[in-house]
Amino acid sequence: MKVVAVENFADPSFSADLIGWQKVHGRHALPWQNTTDAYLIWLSEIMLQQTQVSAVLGYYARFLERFPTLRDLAAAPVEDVMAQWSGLGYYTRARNLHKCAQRVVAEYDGVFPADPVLLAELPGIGRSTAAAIAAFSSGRRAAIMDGNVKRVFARVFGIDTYPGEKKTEDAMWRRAEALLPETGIESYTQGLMDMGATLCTRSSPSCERCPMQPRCVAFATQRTKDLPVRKPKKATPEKHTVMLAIVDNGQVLLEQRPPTGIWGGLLSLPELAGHVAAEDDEVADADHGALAQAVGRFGELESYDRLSTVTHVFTHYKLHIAPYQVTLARRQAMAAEAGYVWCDAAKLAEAALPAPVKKLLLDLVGDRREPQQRMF
DNA sequence: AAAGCGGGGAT
DNA sequence: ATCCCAGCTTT
Repeated sequence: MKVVAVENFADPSFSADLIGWQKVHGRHALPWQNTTDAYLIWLSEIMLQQTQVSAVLGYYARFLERFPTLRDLAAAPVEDVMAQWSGLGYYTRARNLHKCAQRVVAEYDGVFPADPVLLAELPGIGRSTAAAIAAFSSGRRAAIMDGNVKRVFARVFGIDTYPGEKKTEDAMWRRAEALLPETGIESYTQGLMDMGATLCTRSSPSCERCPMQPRCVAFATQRTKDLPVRKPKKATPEKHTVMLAIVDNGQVLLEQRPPTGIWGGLLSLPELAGHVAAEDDEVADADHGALAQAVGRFGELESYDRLSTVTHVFTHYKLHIAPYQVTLARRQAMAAEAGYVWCDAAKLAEAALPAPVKKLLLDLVGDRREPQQRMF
């Protein structure tokens, strides 16, 4: 006989404590509270997606002046809606808002459905927003799950897996369903939002005022700073290249880079094409033949010397540069428009070079500028 | 400058 | 059904 472990997320004291706190310390006078008008609630919930209360207040009032009812909104040209939204950001919200208004008029005779499942089928309304609208407008028991709730849950219950991971998020949804109160869904839902926004903030939460403190795993173990766990940063890819510092007669050969892409429009060193590099921060030695061939168009190879690898960190990857100092027996004449230029070593410091390349070259030839006057 | 964010769209 | 993005804010 197979025995399955059953998660037991239910805990009536959780909602009781939260509702008790909300009634005393929560927010009760926001413009979209103290109403069951789904239009007013829906509008606020859409505006509040990814946007703070303080930013929403002015827009909310002006929007309702221009579109007092759902039918006004549905009948308006979308340009008027966009104009009212202008400055709030995330403009697909406004387009969806308009679409949604038209669908509610067409499909529900202008009355939002009470069922969160039906609400979530409308444009711009997902599972969490649907639950909030249903709870506030119809008293329906439905769970919300936004960034605030995830943070509160992660801390109170000590959830130490990444909430962006599907397994973790699914478990949080199940927990949210299990914790719903039998009565008082409005205060409970508002309390969850208010706690996350005013107490259980991302940085420096106010644990001393928190009704969940006695049951909070993060507080007990002093991990509020570490929960919820941050997005695991993926290892930055590593790239390798061989650069040729061809030095001849006190000059270094520089190559004009293409206008777009990495180091767009800057000068840099010629690179050894098609060189596949070795592992990690080491670049395999370039073979003599490949070097001689690459250098051939600039002159006759006399000698070369492998310099130590330079690693440069970009936002999106690490670049390991294996530089070779190359000397020529004879310089080849080049067309001026070829995209190459011989630069006097003394002028390298002023050249439009990427920082790591400039440093590499200055280390190589020595900074030949006049020394700056020392202040001390 | 990197992470966070609800929903939508793509796969 | 699942992954990833667009667009903007916060840390």
